[in-house]
Amino acid sequence: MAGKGRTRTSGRPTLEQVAVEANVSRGTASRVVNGSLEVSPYALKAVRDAIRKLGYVPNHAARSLVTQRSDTVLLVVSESEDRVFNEPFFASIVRGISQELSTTALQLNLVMASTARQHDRVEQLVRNGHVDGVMLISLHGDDPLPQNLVAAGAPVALIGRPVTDTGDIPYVDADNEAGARTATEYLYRQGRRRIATITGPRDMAAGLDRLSGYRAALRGKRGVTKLVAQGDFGQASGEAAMRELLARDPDLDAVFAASDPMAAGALRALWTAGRRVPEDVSVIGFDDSELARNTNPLLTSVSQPAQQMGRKVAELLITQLRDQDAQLKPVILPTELICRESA
Amino acid sequence: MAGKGRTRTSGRPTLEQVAVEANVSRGTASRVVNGSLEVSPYALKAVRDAIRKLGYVPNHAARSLVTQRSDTVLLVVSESEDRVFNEPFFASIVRGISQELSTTALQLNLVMASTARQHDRVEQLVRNGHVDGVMLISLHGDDPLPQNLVAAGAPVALIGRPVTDTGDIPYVDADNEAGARTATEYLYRQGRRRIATITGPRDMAAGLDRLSGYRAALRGKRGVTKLVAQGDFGQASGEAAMRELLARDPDLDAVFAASDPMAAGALRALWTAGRRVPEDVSVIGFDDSELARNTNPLLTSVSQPAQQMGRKVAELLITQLRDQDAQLKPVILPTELICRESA
DNA sequence: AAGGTGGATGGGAGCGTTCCCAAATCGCTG
DNA sequence: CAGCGATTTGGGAACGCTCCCATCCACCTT
Repeated sequence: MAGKGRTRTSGRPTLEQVAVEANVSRGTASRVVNGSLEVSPYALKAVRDAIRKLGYVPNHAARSLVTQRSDTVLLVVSESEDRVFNEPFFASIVRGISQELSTTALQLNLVMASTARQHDRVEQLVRNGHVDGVMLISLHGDDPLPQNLVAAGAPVALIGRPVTDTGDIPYVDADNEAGARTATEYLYRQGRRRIATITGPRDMAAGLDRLSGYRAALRGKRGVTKLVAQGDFGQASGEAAMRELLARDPDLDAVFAASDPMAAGALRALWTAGRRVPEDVSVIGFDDSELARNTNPLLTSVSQPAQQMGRKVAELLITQLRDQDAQLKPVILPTELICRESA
Repeated sequence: MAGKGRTRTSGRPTLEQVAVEANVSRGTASRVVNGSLEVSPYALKAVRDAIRKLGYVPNHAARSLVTQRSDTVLLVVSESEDRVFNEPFFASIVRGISQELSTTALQLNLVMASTARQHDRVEQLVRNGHVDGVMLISLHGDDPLPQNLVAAGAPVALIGRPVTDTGDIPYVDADNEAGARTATEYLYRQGRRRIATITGPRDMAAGLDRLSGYRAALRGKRGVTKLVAQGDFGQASGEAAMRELLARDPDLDAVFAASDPMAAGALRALWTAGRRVPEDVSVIGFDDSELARNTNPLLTSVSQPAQQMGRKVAELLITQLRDQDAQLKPVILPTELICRESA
């Protein structure tokens, strides 16, 4: 475990050296570094010059030892459900978080945690003060982790509305319901009257919300045939669901799929069944993923503002970090229907 | 910046308390924690019991203050080129890294760094000892960052062969050349004789290597018509390139595209031009991305072992961390041709 | 029985900060 | 010109750990 060549005197300048250079005391130098106001303009300048000259940067470990803060936040990815969080989504979320964090001195730590053992590790990280706050993405159903973390005293922010009630834990999510409603209404306004939907898993908020958006859009509309088939967000399930729908109603003329992969699967099943898209059947997906830009025909899809979601979740966390008992409300971001060729 | 309720006496047990509980000295307790052998079995047990009883966990900050190590490694994503690193790829890399890291006490820090300013920040992170080593993914052409980091004294490992020579910096990459060769040979063995390729950007190793793999496969083969069109890994460029190829040789019967999005673009252009895939024209992509599983027809593609690449790059870094001047060679991992419907 | 040997142990020093209290300095006011 | 409050400063203490050296003790050798 021990490195061999241990250098006690690392080349890095210390606050003490800055103080000497600036002809002030360590205390004053510290005050300048931390932006305290009670420093004379003269000392302020002297210290600043010394810092620049020496290239001083605070030692994180030393600071954290005394402040009991780590200035690090954690992003936990429960990978068990990563199939939901496709491609650009994950990367964009991370990008958004990074962006927001770069306005602060906070560092971003990343862990993948699917197993219970890994969840314990996360809890330890928090209890041991290795991280000041936690963001969680792609939570599994009724995962107790967020609650536990809160109990351990850490600020927590979620990406994606949790299915079970988590009390006061703030989260950000796209407006799944409105997105689904808009998509479905779009189909209706195109004159489609036999509109089916392929849903996501029943134990995920995104799946449920998109289904209720579909229902809301068609509620009270006369002369509309509704059809619901169950999927799991994956392409295979979309293809199967589409076949089933076609069997149940050969004349259906539109499908709203709760995910792009399922929409791609549906596209495939429709093609196999000899249906033309969008002439015979309109198809709309959800996520506006890379996939949507590569199907044939190109997929019309509901876009989620992933990067902004990343920024917001970081913001939620930072706010809590600054004010322990800030009361935060969930942030729901608007979606947008991106019209391409399939509807 | 200051938190309000500063608790000097955090509830967390210290090594001192463990020592008291175990009736030994702080030194002995430390030896046990760090796995030193010079501890009597009796003391060993006592300390271990005390640790368990108190739930002791070493304070990272304190340790790193004295050891001058941070026990943290950094993953830098130069997002400027993230279009190359699609979806499952990035996530799988991270997963692989996490996996490998979980066998050690190392933490994973993540930063997105595209701008020069962000690159400077990364350098600072290293110089200030915030991180012990760095992994870089999706490097831009002749980015000097890796060299600078090495100069700053940090172990570095790369994902993806850098275009310009970086001296002794180890990297992991998929065997792009062999993958392209295999794909092209597969087309040849199917009886195709007018085989085109759509290349990636000329300033990226992956693009160049895949092109030379294509060339190698066809070298010396009689009666084969070769056609090369330039792309940039993106779907639009693939579609355009395919149209161009079709114009240059209406009779071509196979295409190897250096990326899946370009293959998807090609598929689209072929469909528009009334060609059937794979009957008239065979198409093979590269990456075996999510996309390949969702096109119509399903895309035959060369798969990269992304997760294993993640593990390997972490391993390269860890080895260097343990032995400052370990001489490491690049790790080239095999690719695999995944046959689906398009060829 | 004295001396030697080596493994196990105790505890001081120091890592680079922040925090806090006491001291110094300054400028007014009466 | 003494006195006083406000502002600024200095430096000790502490954060929790690892490293290292001195000490101790048990056991062996001659």
